[in-house]
Order: sequence, then C-alpha cells, then structure tokens
Amino acid sequence: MSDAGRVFDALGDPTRRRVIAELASLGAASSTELARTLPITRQAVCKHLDALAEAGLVCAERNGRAVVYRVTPERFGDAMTWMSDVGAQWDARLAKLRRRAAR
Amino acid sequence: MSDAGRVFDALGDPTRRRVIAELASLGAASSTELARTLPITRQAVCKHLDALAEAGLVCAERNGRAVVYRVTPERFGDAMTWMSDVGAQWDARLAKLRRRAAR
DNA sequence: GTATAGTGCAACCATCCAGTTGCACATGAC
DNA sequence: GTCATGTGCAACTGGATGGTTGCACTATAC
Repeated sequence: MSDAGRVFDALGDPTRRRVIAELASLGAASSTELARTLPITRQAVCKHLDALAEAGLVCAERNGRAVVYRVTPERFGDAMTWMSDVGAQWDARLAKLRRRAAR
Repeated sequence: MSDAGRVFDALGDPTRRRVIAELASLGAASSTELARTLPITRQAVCKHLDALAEAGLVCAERNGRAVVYRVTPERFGDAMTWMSDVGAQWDARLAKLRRRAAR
C-alpha cells in the first residue's frame, strides 16, 4: 500500500486521532500516561500506538522500564500529496471540460 | 465530529480512495460506470459514494435516469489543516524541549 | 406499447477490529 | 531480598461495515 494509504488508514479511526493529538500536545508520553488521559485501557492505547507506528506517524523509544512515544509528523506529507494529486487531477479534468464547453 | 474527522473516516478505506481517485480521473461518472471499472458491485460503489458525499468529498447530480457524481476536493483542506495543526503543536513542543535542553 | 438500462432499498453474511480481561515478565524503588 | 509500577502477549467479544444478492421502481430507446 502507498504511504498515503497507510496514513489515512491510521488516521481513519477517531480514537487514533485523539491519541496522536494528545501525544502531540503532551510532547512525549508512554502508553500508561496516555491511557490515563483517555477513556480506554492501556492495551487499547498500545494497539493504536502500534498502528500509528506502523504508519510512521509516531516512534517509540525505550527508557528504562518505560516506553516513550513521540509524534513524527513527516508522513503527513504523503497524505497531503495524495489529496493535492486527486484535487489537481480533478481540476485538470474540470478545466478540460470548461475549454470544451467554451468551444 | 469535525470536518477533518469526516474526511479521514471517508478516506480511511482503500476502496473508497480508489473510488474517489477513479472519479477524479474520469471527471464525472455514475455509480454504474464506476462499478464497471472497479472490482465491486454497483451497490458497494453506491455505499462508498454515499460515505464520500456525507464527508462532502463528492456531490451528486441527477441527469435523467442517471445520477452523476463529481469530486469536490475543497474539504481536503480541513484534513490538511488538522494535520498541520498536530504537526505545529508537536513542533512547538519540540522547540520548547530543545530550548530547555540548551539551557 | 415493450424492452432495456439505471437507480433505490432492504436483508443478509462474513470479516475485521476496537476494546476488554487476565496473566506473565521486567524494571526500578525501598 | 520485597513491593510497586510498567510493559507484552494471548484470547475473547461485540459491534461496525464492506460486500453481496434480490427485487421494485423509473426513465430512456425503440
């Protein structure tokens, strides 16, 4: 799957969006810390973090017995590129249709 | 839910991304036409188009007995804004941490 | 008129997955 | 050492939903 696809799949879940937003606002946090601020269990948070890591949107770093997660928003670019591509394609089509209509 | 949330939910499905990409490349098409170019039935295409319309990513227009769909990529902006907000939040946090580390 | 092509709606099924619970293991504090 | 805290893994469950089939309805073509 494309990188953009992975990003959309990861962000397609509302809770996952909350997780990453929370993480961005905290700066860095462990699954346990995030679970304290969210209405779900640590296990659920872990699964979401795994999915986000899979998409390259967060990274994990072991620190003693704690695992600290951080946001890595670089991949947002892939999703943005996908959207602007679709938009551009549509715009080109639209322009073509308009030219034809003008003739 | 936020508009950005709706966009991500809509684009979270791979088939739905194919549908909107196909629609953008065709310019405009009915559910029947799209079903011909995709490996799913018209009914499935309809459901996806409904979801995309719900998110404001496509619009439908009746034309005789045919219903023609078009891409309306304006809503992509909401999703992009969400991503840049999360990124900015993280960047601000990062800068703060770096300042503290530099002290 | 009839035949054809398109749409809309409802029911059904299978699969996926978010979330939970429970337990074992690891690490730091004392 | 013990105790507390945090993580990892596995099994299970309920609900959501992507996809299908079937049928009724509508509009164009002839």
